Amino acid sequence: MATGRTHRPATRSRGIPEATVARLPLYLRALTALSERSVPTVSSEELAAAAGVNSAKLRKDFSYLGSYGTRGVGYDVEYLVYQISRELGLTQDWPVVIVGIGNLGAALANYGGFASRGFRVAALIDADPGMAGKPVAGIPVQHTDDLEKIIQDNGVSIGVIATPAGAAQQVCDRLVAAGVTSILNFAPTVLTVPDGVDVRKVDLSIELQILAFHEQRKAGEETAAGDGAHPAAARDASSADQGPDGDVPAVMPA
Amino acid sequence: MATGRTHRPATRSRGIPEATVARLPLYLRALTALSERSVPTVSSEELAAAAGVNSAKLRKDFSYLGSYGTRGVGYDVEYLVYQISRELGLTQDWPVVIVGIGNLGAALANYGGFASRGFRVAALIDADPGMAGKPVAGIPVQHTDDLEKIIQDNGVSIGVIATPAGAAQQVCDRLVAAGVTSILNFAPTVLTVPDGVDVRKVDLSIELQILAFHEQRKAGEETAAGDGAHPAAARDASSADQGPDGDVPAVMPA
DNA sequence: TGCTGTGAATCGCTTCACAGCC
DNA sequence: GGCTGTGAAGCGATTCACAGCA
Repeated sequence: MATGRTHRPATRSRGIPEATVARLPLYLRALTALSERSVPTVSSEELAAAAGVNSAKLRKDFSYLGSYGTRGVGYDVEYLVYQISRELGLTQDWPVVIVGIGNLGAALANYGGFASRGFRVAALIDADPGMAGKPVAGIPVQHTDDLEKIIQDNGVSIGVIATPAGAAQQVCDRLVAAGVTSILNFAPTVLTVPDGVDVRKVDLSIELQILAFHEQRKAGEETAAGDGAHPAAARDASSADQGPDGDVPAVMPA
Repeated sequence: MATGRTHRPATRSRGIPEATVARLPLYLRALTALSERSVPTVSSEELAAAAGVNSAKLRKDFSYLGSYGTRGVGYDVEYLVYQISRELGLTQDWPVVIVGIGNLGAALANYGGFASRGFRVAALIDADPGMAGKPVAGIPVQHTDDLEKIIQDNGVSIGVIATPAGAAQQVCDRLVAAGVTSILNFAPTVLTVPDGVDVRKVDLSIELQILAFHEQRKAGEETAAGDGAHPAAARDASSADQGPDGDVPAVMPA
């Protein structure tokens, strides 16, 4: 795509596999829950179940971080929480701006999962002058005109785009020009960014379409393989692959 | 996890690779945009750029669907839109329920990307009696008590969970018992479901944590490799791999 | 004995490179 | 000549299976 560049010659050195990085937040979440229940240690088997992956994968993942477990015993919960947090860079404070305060932007502003992980919503930005000053989640919305100043004054390096698709690229360009180097994009568009800027996207309609694909297939097999209609029974409780895990995540370091 | 089951022996037969399925919605989006601009044909190179992938991957993906292109020319836009829609099961109507009408649930209810792709929000469900009857996105919210009846009356097979983490598993169990076989989970929990039920998850805070990981690494390299601070320049416009394609996640503008 | 840590085998996806067709 | 379709090579991630240590 775009430039010919050998594509990712760097980022590989001395590194944790991208697939592993994508799972660390999952482990962290499970560990945090155990920590709150004051569980002191956990085995790879138990933790894997809580995180929804298999234990071999979990052990391999942890092996990239170092040897934090004790053979015959398991992992110390608190210690692991700390190590993973550090590895993910969550021991520091990350000021974040959210651009586009519609329904979704407001939902994100109100989302509790940020603060608890070191992310701080430094500002909310919207293009509608009518929104300016209105508080959302206790934070007054500011106008797009001040975007650059806001980014710089707050030392923001992570931006969240929750604007309509049409405005996304322009907002993205301004964020990047102002110094943002990581973008979480909720707008259904492919963003073009310079080297060195990471973009991750979240697109709900894509997830639904993937579900529809499998759903359709199920319906087909049902008629073909003559199986009863509604399951309802079959409590085999196999916590199936949860979403995009296996799916290679894909960020890109740039 | 859970049962030992050989883990997904099925789902594999006669199939399009999962990674390909996850990209089809991306191609569809790009093709729809071209269609709206009345572009009649497109080359793999052009379409790949619009979708944010490389052309070899795109051609390989399409090869799993069949041979829909013309050598020396490219792909017929309208025809491809149809073929991909059919493959994804979007030529039929998918009634969907959203459970948990907080900020996020409301944002999802208002999301326009559903209707345009064959998804129809059949009902909004919330546990708060105070919400009952209140219209959100023009649809009156119904109480959780009626969940089973709503699912059955509307023939719903896809459910979206946007409740707090604590309520998610219970809601999931009820959805599944009522006949739902595909679940899109926004709650930060691992859901356990019987065989035959698909779960995909979207967790915003996970995406942010992955960005933080790379952001932290950049900061480290900066000091180490003595590179200037803010980029701002370097317009190398390499539309890097956009997020969880192979992987995963998801959503919407608002 | 029990559970971690990890080489080796395997699997699936991506990329290459070019034959085949318009 | 140009662009698709695809075998084959390459590569990263997953899984296996067991050695190593508490």
